[in-house]
Amino acid sequence: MSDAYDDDPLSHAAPPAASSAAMAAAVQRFAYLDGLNPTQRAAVEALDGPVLVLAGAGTGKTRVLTTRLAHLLMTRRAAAFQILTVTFTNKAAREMRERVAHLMGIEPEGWWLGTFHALAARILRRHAELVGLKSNFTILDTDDQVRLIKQLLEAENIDSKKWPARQVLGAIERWKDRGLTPDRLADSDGGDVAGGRVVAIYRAYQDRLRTLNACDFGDLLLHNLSIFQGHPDVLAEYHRKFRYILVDEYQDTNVAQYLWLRILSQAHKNICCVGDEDQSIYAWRGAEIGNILRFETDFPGATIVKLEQNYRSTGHILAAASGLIANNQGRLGKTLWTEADGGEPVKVKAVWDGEEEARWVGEEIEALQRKGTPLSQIAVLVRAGFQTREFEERFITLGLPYKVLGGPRFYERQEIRDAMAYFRVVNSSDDDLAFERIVNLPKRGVGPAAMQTLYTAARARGLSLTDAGWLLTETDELKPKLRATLRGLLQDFFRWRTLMATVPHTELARSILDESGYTRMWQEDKTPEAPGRLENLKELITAMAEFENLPGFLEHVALVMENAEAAGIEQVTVMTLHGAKGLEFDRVFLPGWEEGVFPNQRALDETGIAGLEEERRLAYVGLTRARRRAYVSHAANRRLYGSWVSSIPSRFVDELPQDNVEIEAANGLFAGSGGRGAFAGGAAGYGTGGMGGAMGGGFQFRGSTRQAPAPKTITLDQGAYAAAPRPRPDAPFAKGARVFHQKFGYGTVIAVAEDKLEIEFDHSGAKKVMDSFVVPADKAT
DNA sequence: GAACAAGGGATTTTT
DNA sequence: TCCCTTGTTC
Repeated sequence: MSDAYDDDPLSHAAPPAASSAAMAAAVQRFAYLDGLNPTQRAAVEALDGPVLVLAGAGTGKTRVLTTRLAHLLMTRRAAAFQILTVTFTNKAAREMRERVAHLMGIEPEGWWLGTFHALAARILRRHAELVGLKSNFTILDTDDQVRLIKQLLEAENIDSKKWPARQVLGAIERWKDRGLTPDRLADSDGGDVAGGRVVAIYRAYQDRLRTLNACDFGDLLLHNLSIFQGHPDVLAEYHRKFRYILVDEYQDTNVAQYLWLRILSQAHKNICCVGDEDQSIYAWRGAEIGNILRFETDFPGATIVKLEQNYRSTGHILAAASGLIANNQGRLGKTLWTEADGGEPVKVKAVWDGEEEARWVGEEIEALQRKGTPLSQIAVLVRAGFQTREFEERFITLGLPYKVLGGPRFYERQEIRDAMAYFRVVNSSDDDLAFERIVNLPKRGVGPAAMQTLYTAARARGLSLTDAGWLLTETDELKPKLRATLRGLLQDFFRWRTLMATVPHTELARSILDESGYTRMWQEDKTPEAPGRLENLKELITAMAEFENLPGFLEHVALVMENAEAAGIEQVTVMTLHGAKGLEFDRVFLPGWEEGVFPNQRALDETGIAGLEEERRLAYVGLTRARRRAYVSHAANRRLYGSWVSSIPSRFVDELPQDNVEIEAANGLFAGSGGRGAFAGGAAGYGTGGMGGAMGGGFQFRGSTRQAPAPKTITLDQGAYAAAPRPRPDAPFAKGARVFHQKFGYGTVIAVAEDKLEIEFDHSGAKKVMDSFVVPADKAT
């Protein structure tokens, strides 16, 4: 075969279609097509030209993708190495690999299946010199990026308080997402970020990356683009090679990724993108929902297939989710339907505060558990990470097994990054960022002053820190003792580097960590975390064994960075809505549906309508995770950043069609649907200015302009109110004191029993109330 | 260079 | 409220 990549080490395998008898049989019958519904089948069989598969939640998207891949191979339209298959996550790539292998009975070898970044890295390694890099370039992690930006900000004398490195980096990354390299920007495009000098910082950042022989994630794509654009011969090779392109989660692509796909698909135009505009939830990370909305314009003559039959959820769940998402404008529009029963309506629960919410969720889960629902089929999906805490606390109290997904990942841990930095310096002596991370770790006496000397020497001569270090061991710029330390360290690195060729990499890694004193540093550390860190280091070495060599491992870590999943354990899953995309559970709890929390106030402030629509899509994603029932809850009061805030139910609660919800309000509380507001009228009780919050140690509500329905009498033993907010007035109320209650207004204390008061309210008579629910009358607003 | 105080900020995070 | 970064002091 005269394929451009016959030399591709991964392409040597004979085209798989020739090699298996099982497959030959499958080709004859195309048995794998049998179980598809007509639209799925259409999506699979539309092999030529641009195709957009709009795959609603739970409509068998992955099945279509994998079957389509198998079909391409089985019909011999293309060999595995002629198909480019792009996913966003490594997990998705792995799943697809496994499922196709399963369908076909063998693992197709040599195919290009992976994440955008992994594939782009693979291409870039081959042509690195075309963009001024060496093929062993380093891929920076976020830590490195931030440190680098920080240095540049300091060099430019930009106040890092006013312009945090993270924010500056964010601006640069958004540009990269949009394919904007510094030469395409005017200085004024940066607005006032970093004192109006972001573009200069961006330019300096790119320069630094090149001298460091490094690139960040965005660069992987951008360098690909500039190679394709600047070297038609190279592009032509890939055009010849990739006859078919498949893309998963197309709604999440950014502009750079779109350009990359467009340029690669130019020749054959056989590009099939699968996605769902209603599940686009990463605009804040540069995803461009416009890519999917504009597909027909971008790829003229495109076939559009809509997958609308849902195999996951009940009718009520689908109707609720559909009703909600119908409020969005920016849609292509799909109507999900199901053959399944209506099932149970979405339960909407109004509670007093966050604590009660957690308690309620706990009770519901225990009830489900008693009825035989496995805990692994239950999830609590929150908008933001901090919301997991109250559930954790509650579940611990109940002894309910749970796991919080999405914490810090293995490869993001400090000790792992340190160890990786050692390996990186060994792998590439140009890697200054890694070098500076560990040069003084463990403490070697190479402090800021010594580093300054090193930087100066390096910059003056255009050398890496390693080379500059060697130079300084020859001069007397450093004190003799330091000079010896530095020489020793550099010699170690040199030695390790030499050993790379001969010693197995796991063994080498162990020696590096031991001989550098890094292991000892943690052994001598007395903090409680130290043993765990040592464990992690061991695990790191174990993980390395699966790779051929050190560079291979480094690449994996840079691109994959993922946690192994603890599978099959009977526990409730607690995670963010973002983390839940692509997953499904029988029962899904969606707490915190309050204005300000969800939709998140900041999203609204920063991106207005677009932000609101993305929040709504997030709600849609949440609901459609549920197979059998979804449970939405909102609290009237929530403790946010230490102060109490009263809030009104999320507009999303109101947007759920009444026919598909079942409202359950705690006594005296007002549930969202069918009317607005629990306590506060009008003003959203969160975020932007003007918040009352806690006052005088008591519990402060905002005045309400609209009355909630007539409250039922509240008695002390009523469950709904046992969730009394914690902060208590400093001094107990005395008999005769004038007080104000959020709902009952002004009144006079007529009896006191510890924290329980009996109050004669001016307008609503005598009631028993917890003292934390009232404030002194003169403190009321 | 370590230990501590003070201040500011606090969504979401596939790679 | 709480955590992380920064600055101060010995």
